[in-house]
Amino acid sequence: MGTGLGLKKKSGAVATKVKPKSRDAEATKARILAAAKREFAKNGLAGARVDRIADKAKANKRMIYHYFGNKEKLFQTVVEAAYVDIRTAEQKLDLEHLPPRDALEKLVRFTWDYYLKNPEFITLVNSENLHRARHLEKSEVIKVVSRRFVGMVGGLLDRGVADRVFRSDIDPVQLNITIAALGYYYLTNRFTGSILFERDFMAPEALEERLRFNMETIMRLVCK
Amino acid sequence: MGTGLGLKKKSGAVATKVKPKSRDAEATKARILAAAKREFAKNGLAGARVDRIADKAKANKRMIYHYFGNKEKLFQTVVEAAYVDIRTAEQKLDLEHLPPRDALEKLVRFTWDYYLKNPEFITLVNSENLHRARHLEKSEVIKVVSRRFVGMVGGLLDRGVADRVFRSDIDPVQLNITIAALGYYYLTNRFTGSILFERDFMAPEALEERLRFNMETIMRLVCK
Amino acid sequence: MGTGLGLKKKSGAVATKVKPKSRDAEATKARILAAAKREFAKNGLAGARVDRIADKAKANKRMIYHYFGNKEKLFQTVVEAAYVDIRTAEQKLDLEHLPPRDALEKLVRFTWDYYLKNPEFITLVNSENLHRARHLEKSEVIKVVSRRFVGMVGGLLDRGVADRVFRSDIDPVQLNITIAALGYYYLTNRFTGSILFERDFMAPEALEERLRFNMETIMRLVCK
Amino acid sequence: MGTGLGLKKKSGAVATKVKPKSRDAEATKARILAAAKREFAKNGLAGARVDRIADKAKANKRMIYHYFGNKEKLFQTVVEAAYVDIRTAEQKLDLEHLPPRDALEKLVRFTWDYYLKNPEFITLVNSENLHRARHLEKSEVIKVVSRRFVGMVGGLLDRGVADRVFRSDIDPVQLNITIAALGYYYLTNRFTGSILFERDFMAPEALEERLRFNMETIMRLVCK
DNA sequence: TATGAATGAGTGTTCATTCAT
DNA sequence: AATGAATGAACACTCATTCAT
Repeated sequence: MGTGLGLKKKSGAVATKVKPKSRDAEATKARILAAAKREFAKNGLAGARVDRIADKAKANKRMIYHYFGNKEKLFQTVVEAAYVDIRTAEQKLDLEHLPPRDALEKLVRFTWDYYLKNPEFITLVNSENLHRARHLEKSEVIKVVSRRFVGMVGGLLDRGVADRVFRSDIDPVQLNITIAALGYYYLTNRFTGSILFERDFMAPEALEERLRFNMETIMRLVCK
Repeated sequence: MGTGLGLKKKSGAVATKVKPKSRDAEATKARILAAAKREFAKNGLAGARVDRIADKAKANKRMIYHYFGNKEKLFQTVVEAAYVDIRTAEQKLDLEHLPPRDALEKLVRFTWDYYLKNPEFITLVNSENLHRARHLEKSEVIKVVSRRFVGMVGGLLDRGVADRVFRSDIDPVQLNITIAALGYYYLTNRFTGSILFERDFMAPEALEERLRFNMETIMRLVCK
Repeated sequence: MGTGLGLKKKSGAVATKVKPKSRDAEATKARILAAAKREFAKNGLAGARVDRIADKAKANKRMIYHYFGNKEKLFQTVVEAAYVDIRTAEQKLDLEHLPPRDALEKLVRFTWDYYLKNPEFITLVNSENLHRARHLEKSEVIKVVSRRFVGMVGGLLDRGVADRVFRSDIDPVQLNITIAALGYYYLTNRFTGSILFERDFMAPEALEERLRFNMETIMRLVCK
Repeated sequence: MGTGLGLKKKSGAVATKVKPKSRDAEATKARILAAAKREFAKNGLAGARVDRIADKAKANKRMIYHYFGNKEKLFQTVVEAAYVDIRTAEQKLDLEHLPPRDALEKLVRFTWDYYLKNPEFITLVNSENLHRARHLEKSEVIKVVSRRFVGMVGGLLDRGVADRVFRSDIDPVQLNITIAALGYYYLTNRFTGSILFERDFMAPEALEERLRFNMETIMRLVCK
């Protein structure tokens, strides 16, 4: 079946040659995947509609079943891809070549920005947890990229400790969780939050303030 | 229609008099509400089934429509009640009579414990945010209890500042969000988290460690 | 779930009282069952359409699923009922009170007539065998009524042997099969037969002639 | 479009020359036909899947449409071929050169064996009758081979009558039907039969016993 | 107050068939 | 001759909701 994650390979080259357009399998798969991501993010697994995905993807509903098996497997592919995407982006931060404090700040800021620019990521993760990670369980790639990520933060912490700028007893996993939590919670609960706290969570100043607050929280936690 | 929130009133008295259990309207409403809470928490709004709620509540499906109008209004009642519940529990903490640091610690611990013992609360909030807080919007009670809550934390911060144990520039709303975020994120994402980080998020030691970590994060943030 | 076979019990009494008509569950079940029998007989399990069954039964499609679970279970109920019906009719022949030869003739004639008047029976049995009797397997009633039937023919043979009119070495099961086969084959294959042998298999004289032929075949086989 | 029946012609010769197997039109047609026979026999016309036929035939689905027009025409070809096959085999029995009794026994045995070794034949015939012989109707070949077959049995009967070993009033068509019926019914209904009569219809001894019983039935019917 | 019966509009999925190469 | 891509109509089945008592 394939994970549907490695879509980019040769279709690009071919496309530049003859432009197969509507009969390009890889392109169709990619369109379906993109549409599915939006639909699942917006409505959850149960609330998503296969018809709407097909419409948005400008594909035939039948193609979804041809390429992805069924709604649930499509969801699984989407979730897996979402995780691979964020982990890939994190790897590109190139934190190794920055001083530890700068690197940590960069990571906090990146995490915040990523959630902000990819709101589907958060809802997809929420959906997957509603389903007790039943789909992610089946993924093998996920463990590979996760280990690399934890290793990256672990290395960063080690360097900070060596440089005597970070505390020595910080668990990289707990730190990862905390960095994610501070941004994730604010953004995923921005709707109820705006009501409960009677302020617009998405106003530019509010966003800036929150990032500042998160940054301070992390720095006070990690730095000596 | 009623909010369904004031269930406790007199139904006890009436029940002891004559009415058989199966004809006790308040009891039926309460059973439906409890069943609905579980069902919505487990499956989300779209994934929840009215039939299952009726079954679990040992009530006739028709009763749901009679008492709550429709599925969505039932969801709204459930979400509203969930918020009222946590805010009510928080008020009982009686933080005013504790030294600021102790009060803050108590609040952090309480928040963590509450999420842990009421996992439906978290999923309900996630669901409500998936629906852009469309249901909570209509609630009036929610604003009242929220204000009281923010006021409580604000007062606590003020006392800490006056005692010179807390920093003076902490926004009570940001602090609230942060306290919630640290526990909420860990628990709502415990399924994907357990896979990504290859450890059991719900193991007793893991829970303890996380609470310790959260406590330290908050204390380092707030205390001088 | 129930077999749906014992439909007649109380609904009759109630019906004579108030005529609940369209809200009589038993009546609805019976209508669905009758419509399903026709549809399955005409088109087989795969070719049958749930929509058509609902239409013919003047029932809502949803009711089919409510009462019978799904298409396959409905088919199972239909097949089971078909067998119970023929076995019940056979019991009413009262062969015990006839001289053996007369009783045997009556059984041959009955079998022929039953197939002729209940053409759905044959196609249902064919369908069930196409599916390797997967549905009948689950039925318990079937074994009971079948044993009674074999016993009846066995008793008849015994009486004939005692009277010295029947051969003594006839296996009642083989005889049953043979009686059935002679009529069944002719009728189930009447369409291809009419083409292959270029005669109208269903013309009254053709039917009479075939019954005569079958009768003679059996009598020559069984009688001394 | 062609009947698809005359496959053997020259394809062998062509294949030995140059053409690779995967480009041998006749071979592809033959593979499709064989696969279709199995699929239709197993699942009936409605239950058969064009995809499965293509898979089994290791052919492209498109080829089925290219060579046979559509699913129904493919079915028609299969059914026609099945009849031609059995009639062809019967002609090879060479009954004319055997004494009438021996010839009749040989025919009974052959019929039984053919059904036993070609179980698809029976299910195909059942399917075709479910569809009221709609497909066979269109075939011309069928009538030719059928006439020859009836003539063969007629001739056999005549010889038996002339030899004074057979009764003189047997209709060859009725005899044909009866010979077929005795084996056909037992085998087509072997699944329900095994349940109803609580014995394994396909056990070697059971098969032998049935053949013996059938033989006796026919002989007692036909012989003086 | 309570309930079993009934319904219409979906909802995921399948299928035979055609298109483009 | 052969193939992978694509499609629309249909299909089994589900669901929230209303009716009748």
